[in-house]
Amino acid sequence: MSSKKMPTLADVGRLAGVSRGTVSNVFNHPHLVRADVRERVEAAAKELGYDGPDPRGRVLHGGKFNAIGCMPPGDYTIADMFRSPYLRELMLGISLACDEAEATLSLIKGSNASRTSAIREALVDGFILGHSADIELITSAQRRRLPFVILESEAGPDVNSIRIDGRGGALMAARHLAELGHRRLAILSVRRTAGPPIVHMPNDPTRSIAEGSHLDNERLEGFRQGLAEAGIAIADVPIVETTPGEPAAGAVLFDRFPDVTAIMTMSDWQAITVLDEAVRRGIDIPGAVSVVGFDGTSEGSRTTPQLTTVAHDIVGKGKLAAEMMLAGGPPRQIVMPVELVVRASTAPARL
Amino acid sequence: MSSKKMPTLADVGRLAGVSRGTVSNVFNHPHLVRADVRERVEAAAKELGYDGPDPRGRVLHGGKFNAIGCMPPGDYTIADMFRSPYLRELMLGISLACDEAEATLSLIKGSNASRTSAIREALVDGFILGHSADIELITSAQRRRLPFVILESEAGPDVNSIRIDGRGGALMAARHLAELGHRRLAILSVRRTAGPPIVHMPNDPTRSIAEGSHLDNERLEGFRQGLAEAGIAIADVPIVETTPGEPAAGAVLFDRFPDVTAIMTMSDWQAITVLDEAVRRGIDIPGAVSVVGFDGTSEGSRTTPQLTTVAHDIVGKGKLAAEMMLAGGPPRQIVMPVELVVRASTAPARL
DNA sequence: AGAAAAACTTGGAGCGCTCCAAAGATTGCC
DNA sequence: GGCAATCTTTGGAGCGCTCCAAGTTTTTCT
Repeated sequence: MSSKKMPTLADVGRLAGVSRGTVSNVFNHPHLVRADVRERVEAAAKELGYDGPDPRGRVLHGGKFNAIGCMPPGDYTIADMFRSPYLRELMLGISLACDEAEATLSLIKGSNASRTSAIREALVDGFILGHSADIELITSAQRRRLPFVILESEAGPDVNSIRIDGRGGALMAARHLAELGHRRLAILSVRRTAGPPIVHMPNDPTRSIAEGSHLDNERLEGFRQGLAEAGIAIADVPIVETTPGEPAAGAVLFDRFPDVTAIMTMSDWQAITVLDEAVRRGIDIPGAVSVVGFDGTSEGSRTTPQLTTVAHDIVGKGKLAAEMMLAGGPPRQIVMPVELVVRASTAPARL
Repeated sequence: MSSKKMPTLADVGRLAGVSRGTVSNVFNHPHLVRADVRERVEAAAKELGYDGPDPRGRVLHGGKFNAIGCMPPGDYTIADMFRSPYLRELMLGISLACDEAEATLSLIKGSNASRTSAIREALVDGFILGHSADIELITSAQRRRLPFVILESEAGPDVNSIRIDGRGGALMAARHLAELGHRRLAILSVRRTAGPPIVHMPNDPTRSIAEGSHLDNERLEGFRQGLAEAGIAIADVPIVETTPGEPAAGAVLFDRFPDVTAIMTMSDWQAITVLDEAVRRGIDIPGAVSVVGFDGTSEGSRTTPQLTTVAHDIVGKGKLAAEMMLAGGPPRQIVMPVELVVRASTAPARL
């Protein structure tokens, strides 16, 4: 653990009596160095404890980083990438592509203030950006001229993007519940800023719920349409917004709206929270209340009861995103299909 | 998307009529540039589409990467870090520390051939290395003079390391089952190389099971001792080795050793696999067979039946590892306690 | 043996940036 | 107004490496 400076290519060259260039070749293109010279250089390197070219120099020269960067969306943290069922599966997909390409996966979260500067400074060859419609972020990524892919966000035709048909999915969920006879519903939406749950009472003329991200608005629109088909005005439906992992979501819903018979959510994570709270209170799901998730995470298939949800291939989406980014090529916009998976958390409405 | 070269500090300086140094200051130490000059420089930067210093140059100069590297152990992939219940919680702990320190988390997996060269080339300020006793890897990390922490591995006093008391945990598991009256047991161990399950028959004089990593051997030793206390020779106990996620583990056990009444495993992941197979076959757990996991992942508390397991604070371990790495300081070796959490997957032995 | 061909080495020219000592400009004060 | 003190700006010196054109040595062939 001496704090002596690390030896450099030049030091090794000096000891072995060859030039920097030759030492560099020994490590990077050994075939074009004569065997005896190569051995001499390797011996010198070993003697100095030189273990190969410093990556900083290599990278400065203009090389690739061989890494792809991932920034969690909105207020999510890096920890959430291992904690949120959705992000976890998404990351699994991305990492499958990384494993194949033998690329490093860098999880980056700038200081809240400046995600743009985090993008500017990241040592990666490209980005996958979560649902963060933030135009500034996109601009920043474009400035660096690095390839990137935007997930679940409005993005122009000059940008790679992948999203699911959120409106269609929400529509299916609402129709499903309407067909089961539910008339008193609640929506559990996502609060995109930190803070406690926000409750939007029905028939509150001042309520403004369209402040979420594109992602959320699109789903709300699907719910609205599905409800409208059944003759229900979304203005009559209570909407609660909670941050994604918020454990109190279920409590707020059951406390404030005890006569609701069905809850539509924006994510499986939220739906599972509701299920947990129902168990705690002895509320029968789906006997008393039906719950629909969103995303189709594998967690949702392991709950009791198993979750009815609007599913899509999250792993496949992540993998595709990483592959698109790694492949380069002209920008593409992809919309992935969703599917209503009816399992055991929904049932005909009680009276 | 023009392919024109990116502008540099010097280009901006030229346009603004100031030196490189001043432009650098505008971006890094704005307080020591006069306001009007700063504005001129910022205008020039905007005009050229210069978005701040290229990280490569910065880093070459000797700066930090502000990133910590994590390499999955053995044959695990980056994808496993999002897939294995154990690794996932470990990574969660590590990422909590990264979020706090606003550091990037780089998941690195060199080509199988050369994890050492991946270490050599990683753009990080330090490493957390999983249970990979690989002395070569440690040497390689030491060569780079970067701080690092080794998890679950034999490591000398000059290296940071954190491990759990695996022997003690295995001992508790074995005693627990012995107290429940189990006499016909099987061990589900970990195969550290790719490939199908390996079955070690009881009383096979040629069998050699001590080829695993230190981690595995230590646990086996605990099992051995616990069994010995109950008068059972480990040589009489079948041992099956499977790769961590191998779904066939349960099938092999139930097919080959139908009269076993208890199964001790090396991880919750494996134990859950066994539970799944039992459901598939209609085998009653714990009525017919008791199963003990290892690790104490949160998955284990959500299975049906809930898993009895040797638990430790995985998240805390990861967080501590990252903090140790980030803090620097003299090397420490930490052994974390384990605890037998008795839940519903173990019961008195049937006759 | 001698010339041409092949194999191998060399060292200069950056890559883009930060630091720093020193030069230059400005301000404050009597 | 003059001088010291303070504030700004400058440009050289690397950081460690890779590429490449040019030079040198070795091999091959007649």
